[in-house]
Amino acid sequence: MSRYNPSVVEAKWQKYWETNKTFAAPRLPSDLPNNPQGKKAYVLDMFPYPSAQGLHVGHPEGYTATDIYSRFMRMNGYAVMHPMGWDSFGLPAEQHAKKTGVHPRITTEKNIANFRRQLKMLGFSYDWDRELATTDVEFFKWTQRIFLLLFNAWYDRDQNRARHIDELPIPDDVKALGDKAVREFVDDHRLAFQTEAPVNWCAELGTTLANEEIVGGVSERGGYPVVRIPLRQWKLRITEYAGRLEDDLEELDWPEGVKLLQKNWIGKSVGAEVDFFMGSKEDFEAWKSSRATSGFPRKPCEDSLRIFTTRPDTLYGASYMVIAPEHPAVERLTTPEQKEAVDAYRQQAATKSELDRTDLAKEKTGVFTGSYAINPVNGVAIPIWIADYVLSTYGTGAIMAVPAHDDRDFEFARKFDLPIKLVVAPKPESGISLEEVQRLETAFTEKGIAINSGEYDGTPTEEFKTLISEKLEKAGVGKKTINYRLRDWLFSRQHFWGEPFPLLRELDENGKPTGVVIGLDPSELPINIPNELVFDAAKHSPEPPLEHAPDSWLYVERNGKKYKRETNTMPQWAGSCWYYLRYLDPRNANALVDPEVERAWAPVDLYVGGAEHAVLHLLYARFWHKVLYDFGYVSTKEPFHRLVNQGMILGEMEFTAFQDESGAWISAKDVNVDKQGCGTLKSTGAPVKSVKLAQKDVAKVGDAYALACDNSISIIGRSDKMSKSRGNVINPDDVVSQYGADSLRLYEMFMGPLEAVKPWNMDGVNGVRGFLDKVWRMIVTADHDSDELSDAVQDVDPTPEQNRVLNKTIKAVTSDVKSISFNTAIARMMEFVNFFGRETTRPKSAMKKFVLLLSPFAPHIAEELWSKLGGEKSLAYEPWPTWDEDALKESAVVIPVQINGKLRARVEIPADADAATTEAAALADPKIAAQIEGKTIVKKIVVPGKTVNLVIKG
RNA sequence: GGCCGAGUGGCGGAAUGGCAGACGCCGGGGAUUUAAAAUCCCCUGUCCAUAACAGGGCGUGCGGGUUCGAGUCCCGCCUCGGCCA
Repeated sequence: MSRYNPSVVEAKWQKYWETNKTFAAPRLPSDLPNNPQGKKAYVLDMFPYPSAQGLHVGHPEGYTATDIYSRFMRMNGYAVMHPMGWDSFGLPAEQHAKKTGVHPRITTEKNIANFRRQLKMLGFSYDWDRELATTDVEFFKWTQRIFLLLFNAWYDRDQNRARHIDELPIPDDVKALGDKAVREFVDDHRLAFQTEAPVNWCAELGTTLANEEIVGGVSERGGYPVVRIPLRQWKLRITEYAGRLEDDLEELDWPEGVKLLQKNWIGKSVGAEVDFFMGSKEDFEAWKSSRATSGFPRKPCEDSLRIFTTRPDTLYGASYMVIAPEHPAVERLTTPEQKEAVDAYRQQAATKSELDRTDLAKEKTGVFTGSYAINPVNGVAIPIWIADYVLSTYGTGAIMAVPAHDDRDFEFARKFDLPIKLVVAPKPESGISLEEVQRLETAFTEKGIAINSGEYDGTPTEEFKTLISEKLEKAGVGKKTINYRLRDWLFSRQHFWGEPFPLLRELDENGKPTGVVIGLDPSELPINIPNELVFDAAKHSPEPPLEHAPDSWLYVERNGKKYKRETNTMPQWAGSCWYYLRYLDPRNANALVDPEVERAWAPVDLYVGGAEHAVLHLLYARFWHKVLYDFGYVSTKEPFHRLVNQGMILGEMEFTAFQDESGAWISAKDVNVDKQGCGTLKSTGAPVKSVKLAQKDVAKVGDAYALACDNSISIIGRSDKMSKSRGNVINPDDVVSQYGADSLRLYEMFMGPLEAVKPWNMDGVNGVRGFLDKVWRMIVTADHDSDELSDAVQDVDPTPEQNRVLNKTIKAVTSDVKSISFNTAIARMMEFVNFFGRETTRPKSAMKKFVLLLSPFAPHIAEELWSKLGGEKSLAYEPWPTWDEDALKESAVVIPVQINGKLRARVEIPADADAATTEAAALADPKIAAQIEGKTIVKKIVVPGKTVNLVIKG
């Protein structure tokens, strides 16, 4: 087999690695031979959801990148942790179960087997002994354990860390109210707590939906109606960690864009909570004086309405108030005359998604409650409205409306003809005149100077905010508050294919929940999903499917009391929040991870995955990590030190032209194309036929594409996301069988920068396969029947030029791999092969070093060539080649000579020439001499070894 | 609407403020071959110019600016993509 045959070579080395456990990571980094100081690299991929479709070409992109880095680090003497596993809870398996009755575990395991086969086929250097799946009972036993930790924790804001719930101080006034009050107080402080939260219930689909699964008020799938209904749910108090989650971003080596995204998501805003008294003017003074002595209550009282504002400086401009339709005070506030209108409005609001409600462009809606509240700063009573542009989940679910200085309030006030009072004037230096603002054509939302604000007139916005917050606090009617856009994390799902909560709900003698919830003892874990569940597609209520679990699972008796298990399950995020820790110690039965092991390997040094996880997964995992940190389970503040997002791989470039019914060509600019790729004529709306064109039938005219035969007909040329419906999906199995795994790996890395979005091009795969063929021929004889080294490969010293090329390549590839610039590293190796392929003698030592450089990228062919060059075992732990800086030096360099910044000549000078020599050489060049003839040289810029620029005049 | 990112040949892309287009694909020409595949060699931004050699102009989305010198830095704009609203 003289020709390079990937199917033979790749199978051979995959088997070798597996049998020899070549890539098994040691328990501790220092267990690796010759690594006493315990140098380590934890290189992690975001683990995949094992879908029924199998791997797509986007998966191996990130996986190849981490594999190259892992192999590189191993060769540099580092102990490398490079594991893989499965994020295997997920809705598709559950839906499949409903349709077919097959238990999701069976489907899931089948899918995992297929993913594993595909990944092994690509030759990644994972330590497969550490493989795990979030659906493994032994894994989610620890997920449940971490939930218990959250359940049994509260956040101490003074110490700024989570503590055990037993250490929660109970205020005397709570104690005085008895056991039930104490219990409620405690439950109210747990990091995992129960609440009524709205879910998006779709009766037709028999399931609750995530916000992004709803488009325009109906389900994305099927277009069925969706209503928001309140349901008892579990939430995690991630908001307590908002400050730390924001602050600790600073120390991370993450793309700035991702950090910013997280920051915006956390959305810190500083403002104030203010109570507006809801009662008669006569009682207002009494209320005020009682507040002045009692202070600002921890929880809002019934006699007042608590709002949050980021602009307490505009309090004097509040002309009405708005509460969210779901606000608990709605019933209380609505007067009998308004009840009908309010009820109708609330019902209507329930069908709208948050997106529809908060969109600025949407027409504002609302209804008056009939009640008034009194502004604490000036005693003015203002009407309370209900409107869906206020969300119950942000702030206190109620606002004071200052239409003069807020866009949404302004629109609302205009629509319902509510007063607009100006209380901020633009600063003189802003360039905006007061008159302009007074015209009240739009809201003035910038900072400025207070007007119409009593004693505060003339105070700048920032100063005013501080002053008024302090004053409100002193008066017991308000408080400076930091609010976050981030909300507490809705942590329960109404699915059966998820981790059951390790909780029991106490029942009374009638079998009704008493409200008492207790956590299981860790020794009782894991709580498995019942095997004998009936999967029923028809579901008529949003209740969790586990409600229909067998009684033997559902009911528990303990100390003579009856309990029912919690039937919600955890979301898919749960397992991915901590899986990176379990890889370090995957079979530990006594701890989620051995502390010694954790200290030695943590944190993850390089984490690679899709940008779609830039916010949620990474934020949730950081949150759990910080909880674990507070309780001493992990030693680092942050889980993932360096993060890289790989860009999406799009389908092949496609050219689409359009024809009408008669077959006449229509310009693409006259056609509207919808998401599915169907076109209609812009003028008449008549459907048009789209035709795929070959590249040779296309011409580029200016920036656009057109028919080659008629340039006046524009066409569309673009790459789209790969999708089944477009039929442009590339299957890695096909690529591997046609070109080999090394070619697939190499191509995906050669396409462009890892982070970039790039279109697939099968010709490109063929191109890198050509490179590997060339590599093979550079080392192995071209003789068809022989398996020997090429005659050109000899045990000789390299010539100075060969040595220079070799060292240059080593240097470039090394620095490119470190900076994850794999595309240019491959280009440098191609140059090496182009050069050495032409050499009639190719020193064996140079060939060996080259094979080592290639090995992280194309490990199978590299191993094979290594053994042909005399290697006796895998090259995986061979030392990475080093370069000799002296060998890189060239005796002469060619530098450009410019006149007035334009390139006019090139001159050859000694590499170490000084400025004077360089200048002399430039001036001596005949072309330069001719150009400066009779002119004055005004200025000479000489950069030795780089360039000469002569500025001339006349 | 806000924020982030990106615009460089026919295509993917390369370029610490110093020779724009490395490397690869596509395309063209040649060698080899009975022929083809494979392989090897050469050309390949664009316009002007030339019998040819040589030569010259223009050129990194658009308009300005900084600089001896800008794809790269600054200001304004356009288009595309992503995220959020």
